Amino acid sequence: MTVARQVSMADVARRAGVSMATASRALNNAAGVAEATRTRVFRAAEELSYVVSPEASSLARGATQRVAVVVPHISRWFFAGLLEGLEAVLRDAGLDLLLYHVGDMEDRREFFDRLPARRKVDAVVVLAFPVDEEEQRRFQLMGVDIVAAGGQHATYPYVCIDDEMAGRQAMGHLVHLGHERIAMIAAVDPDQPVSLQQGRSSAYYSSLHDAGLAVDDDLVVTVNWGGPEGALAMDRLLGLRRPPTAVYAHSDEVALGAMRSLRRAGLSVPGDVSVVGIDDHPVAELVDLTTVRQPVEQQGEIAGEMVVGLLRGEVVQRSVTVPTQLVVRSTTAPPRRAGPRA
Amino acid sequence: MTVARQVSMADVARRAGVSMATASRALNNAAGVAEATRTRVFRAAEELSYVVSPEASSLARGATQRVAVVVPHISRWFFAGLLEGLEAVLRDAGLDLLLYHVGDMEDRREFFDRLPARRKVDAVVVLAFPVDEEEQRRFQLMGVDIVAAGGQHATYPYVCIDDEMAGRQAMGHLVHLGHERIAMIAAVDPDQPVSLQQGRSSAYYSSLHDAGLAVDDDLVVTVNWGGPEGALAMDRLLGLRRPPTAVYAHSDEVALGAMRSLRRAGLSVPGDVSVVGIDDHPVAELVDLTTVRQPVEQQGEIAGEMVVGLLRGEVVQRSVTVPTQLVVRSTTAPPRRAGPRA
DNA sequence: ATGAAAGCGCTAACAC
DNA sequence: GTGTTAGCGCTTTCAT
Repeated sequence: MTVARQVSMADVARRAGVSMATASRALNNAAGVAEATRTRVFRAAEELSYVVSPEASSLARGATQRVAVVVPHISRWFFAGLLEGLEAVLRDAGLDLLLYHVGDMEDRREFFDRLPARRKVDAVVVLAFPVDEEEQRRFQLMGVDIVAAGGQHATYPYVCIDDEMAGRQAMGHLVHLGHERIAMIAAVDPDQPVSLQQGRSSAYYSSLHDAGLAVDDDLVVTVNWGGPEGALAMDRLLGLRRPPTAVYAHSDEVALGAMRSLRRAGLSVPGDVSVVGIDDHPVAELVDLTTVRQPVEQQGEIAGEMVVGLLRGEVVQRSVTVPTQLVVRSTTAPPRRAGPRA
Repeated sequence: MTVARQVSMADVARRAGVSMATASRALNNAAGVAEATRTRVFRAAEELSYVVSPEASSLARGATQRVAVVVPHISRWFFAGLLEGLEAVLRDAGLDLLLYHVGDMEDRREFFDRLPARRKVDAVVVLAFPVDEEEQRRFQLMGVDIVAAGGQHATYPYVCIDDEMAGRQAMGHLVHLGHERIAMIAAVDPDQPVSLQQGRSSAYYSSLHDAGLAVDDDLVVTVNWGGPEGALAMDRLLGLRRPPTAVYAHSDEVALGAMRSLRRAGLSVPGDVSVVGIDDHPVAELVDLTTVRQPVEQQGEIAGEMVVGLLRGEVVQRSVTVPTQLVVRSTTAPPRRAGPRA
């Protein structure tokens, strides 16, 4: 077995008996090539298993046909889902996807400092993290299109859900069941600005307000994102003199952690306390968790379409918000002592 | 705000008062440049915020500094974890990562058909899927280095766990607890060849054999990979005249599904039946699932190191197997009617 | 130690 | 419809 020699377009042109220019035009399906010629060129290319050199092509053309994707977490379900949707549409559009993981603040500083994607891509999509002003200035240096997914953005086109709405769907469900002592476990990502969970938080307060329920500060605990952290938060809530009858968690992972604490404390869900999350993580279905579903892959796809549109020079929507939906399963029920309100 | 003009090496050379050749040598830290000159060039580059054009550089040099990663699933925890580990070491080595999702067989055919990575990368790493002979031939054509992660491979260097060993750790635990009617829920990935779960399956039979336990074909059910499928399998097992007292699931996700069926059937875990999985998926910790841990990110990292080594022309290990470890939590206990053996 | 010049493989004017 | 000819921005002999 031996490695095939790199076949160049010159070889193809020669074999097809045309000039390189014609070969190039034919291969690129450009106008102005006789059908017969085109066929001949394609056959020649086929026979030689010719593949363009993307480097040479990019160099000559000035576009890379690549897009960078910047993510704060790769293996967290939400981000992986966005990535999956994004990859699919980029691939269909013939664009390659360069992955950059920017985990903690240091990674992040370095990324914007060195701008490793510079000159390597035609566009970049940032997944679910806010880009501050200074960082925007750096991006500017790259001179490429930018789109954001999984969160709102003031400067770039973006796709996201309405977090406040999602939160209200979750809270509304709890309120509707008759709960009056509802706790919130708010989750923040230690390496990202706080803004992310703002919508989900304010939904708590506005829902309570709308229902005429008082806010009890003891009932809201803020932790870092993650299941184990959710468990810790629940432990704290369980230590209260008057524990909640329901808890609204900012995410399913957090909710799952809370459920573990409940289970370990010998409490039943939803008998003793109801739990609702947000996301509809695949696991939610397996633990029968009531939650609010957000379409994750779809958000990735839409972001992908935005990128593709931008690169084609089209005008794209400045933002699209995809709908969320309450999914009632078995972790929520009316509180013990009070029936559902009238 | 305006986009910076693309600065070329010619600009740098001019500003430093040297020829392009020297500028190139200096910037690449090549030998044969006076220290003073080098400094001058670097400063010029700095002042102009010069960044090489990777296209031009690759074209001239013949290497892309990019590696392709081919994955069958992006958002499944295992793959995302591998990806995360891989990305980290590639990034440290200054290599860019091109992501290709090859989901079903059709994607796959198309991938190998079009060989999108051809001429675009210096190496490719295939995550957890077997590459058949024809596909190997195509890879060969690309003339790039290849490494596999998350599964054994006959042809390429690879990193993986010992699936049989992992299975035996799980089964051994059940046997040790005194279980005699142990079921297995085997999971296959519909779009991947069967080989993947062979180790985990044969562990079942060999463990049973070693323990002097008889095989009851009714106790093994094979389903597609996934939580809901695991639930279905459990339903079937529950319908048996003599249901199992323990179940060994090929993965945590499947185990989780099984637990749902158990819960819905009003059975308690581990009171009525014990459940053990494999993987130590992050969720396992949250549901207190007993399982066998495999280091996922680490496998990705090792694969990354293999790639880097290969590209440096070093000789790399043909394979590395990372250890797995039983993690006992709360879904396993001795069977009801029999105490732990002697 | 440095410079001149020839490519790397392709695309895009511009002629014909 | 097809061919000629410049580059695209860099690396690398080969001279000097």
